[in-house]
Amino acid sequence: MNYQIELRHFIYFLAVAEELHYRKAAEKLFISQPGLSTQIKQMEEILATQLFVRDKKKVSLTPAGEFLKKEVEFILNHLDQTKKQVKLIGDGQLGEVRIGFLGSAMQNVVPNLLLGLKEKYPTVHTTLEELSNRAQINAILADRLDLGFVRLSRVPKGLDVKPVFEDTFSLVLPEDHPLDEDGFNNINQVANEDFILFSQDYSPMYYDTVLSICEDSGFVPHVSHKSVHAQTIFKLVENRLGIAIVPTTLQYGFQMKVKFIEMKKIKQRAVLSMVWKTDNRNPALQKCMDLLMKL
Amino acid sequence: MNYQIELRHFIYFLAVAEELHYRKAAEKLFISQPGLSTQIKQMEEILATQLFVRDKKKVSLTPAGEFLKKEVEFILNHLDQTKKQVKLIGDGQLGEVRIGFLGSAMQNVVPNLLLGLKEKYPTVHTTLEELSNRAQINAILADRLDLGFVRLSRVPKGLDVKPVFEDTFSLVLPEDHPLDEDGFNNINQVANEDFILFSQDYSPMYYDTVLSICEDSGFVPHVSHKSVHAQTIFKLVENRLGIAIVPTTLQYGFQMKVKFIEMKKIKQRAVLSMVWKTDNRNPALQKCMDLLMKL
DNA sequence: AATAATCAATAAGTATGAATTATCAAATAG
DNA sequence: CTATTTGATAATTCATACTTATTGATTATT
Repeated sequence: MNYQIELRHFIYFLAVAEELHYRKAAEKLFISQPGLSTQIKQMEEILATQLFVRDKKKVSLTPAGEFLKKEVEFILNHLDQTKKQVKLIGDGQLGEVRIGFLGSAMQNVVPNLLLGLKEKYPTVHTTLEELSNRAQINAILADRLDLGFVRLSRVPKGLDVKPVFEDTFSLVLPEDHPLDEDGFNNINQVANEDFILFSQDYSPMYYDTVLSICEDSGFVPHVSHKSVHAQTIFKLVENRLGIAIVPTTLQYGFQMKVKFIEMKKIKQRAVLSMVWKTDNRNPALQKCMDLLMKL
Repeated sequence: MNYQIELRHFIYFLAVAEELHYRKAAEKLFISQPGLSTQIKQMEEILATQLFVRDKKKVSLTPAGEFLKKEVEFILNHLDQTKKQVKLIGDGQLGEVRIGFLGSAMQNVVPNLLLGLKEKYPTVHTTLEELSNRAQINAILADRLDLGFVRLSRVPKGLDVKPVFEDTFSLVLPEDHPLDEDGFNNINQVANEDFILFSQDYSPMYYDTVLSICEDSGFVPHVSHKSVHAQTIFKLVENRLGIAIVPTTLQYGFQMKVKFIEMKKIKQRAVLSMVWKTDNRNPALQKCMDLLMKL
């Protein structure tokens, strides 16, 4: 009766919480269903809290179980990371920083950071992953990521943000569009065109900012297409399906038949920020941060 | 050989890391020294990293062990905290109740509930949303809402209802209307006026009740406008576009140039009920309900 | 309505491995 | 040189996580 919680319990719990089905979860874990049942039951006894509701043919999480699921995900990820770090330190390496970034950050900030890291701390390993704003936030909260590069104004509690790069916005037009850099004065010159923008839920801050740019010029843009890939947006512009407004640095790194008109006069800026968990325990992240402060 | 790390390992490791002495650590853990030795050794094998240096009569931590010690302290503390929180959530002491309400419930019942909750269970958070009857029912069925305040006589299967507040109806007239509180006797005095009512599909029960009030006085009202907002209704009355019949408590909380005549004699009442899903498992909702029963 | 299928829980037995005791080898102290 | 202390082995015991077999409850099928 006086058992202790073990990691095994957590792993089993997570499987059931994900599958919401004992037999399937047991299969995934390569154990028998009765064994899984008793372990989960034992876990509930240890915690003196019901974690699952076994209703008519349906298994679901209680609020306590819902909470525990998030925590267990965090703990198991953190543990995984710790194991790797211990191994690296044991092998004389310093550690690993797991970095996530938006596609539009790949042009300047991230490469510079990587070069700097490689030079100053050659034993710090990095893993890189291109992820959406939201995916980065979730990964950082779950301790699957140490550092993210996002375009967000607000982040959940427990995370820190710091702007690292400000970019102007540019108008993206088909190459044969009548408007050019000299002729351009105000964005209301293209108020009647169709607009192609990054999706709202891919980058809400970008979306709001673009709308506010148009609003300042006194019109509401007609948005004909939304995308999560810069490449797609450029392709659509190229094929005259609309025009776009994107951060200026996106003009580098793509081979596209479109022209960029940088709108230096407008006050809005595309702000790239780095995000990390306030209480991140990765010592290698510190090295990383020190470097970024000097960039 | 293919063992898994378990929390037991961490607890043992921490004891040795603190005592730097196997026998003493074993004593502290109430296990035998050989058992401890093998477990630590196994741990080192799993992590493929040496954690302790056993030198002539001295046990000390390797850098990797030093790092792991900090992490294990963190993990075990975090785990302790998590266990406590899970228990609290399971006991309904911590958590969130998602409440929906009709605009007309904001005057008395809902504020009282919130005050009571805040006082008795300060750790229970609430989210509030003003929604129509139907929207609340749908949200509760879809588990986006825990508790609703509606004016309905019947609700779908699987939901429970309980009346929480009974209100008289009031006649709403323009300020300069010839009829006043003293002169008022029966609603058929205004039988020939235009009526402005809440929409039927916004609150069918309200609509039916108002019609039955008129029926009891022997006339069928001519309904000139319907609205879903009390504010709109009052504005229309103010501009002499008709008169209205609404729950009496709606006279508080709005700044309007209209006069209310409370019809105490008529038997119909505007009944506000709370609705919730019968098998809602949110423990915080239970606390909420207990409180409402006493109100 | 009867049957089959599917689910999680229970019961009983097995086997893995964490614990024990007993012992050892190495190092230090007296 | 012994006596004592250290952590590591060896052999054994025992707790318990796991297995298979089964049940009871519910749903789907005919």
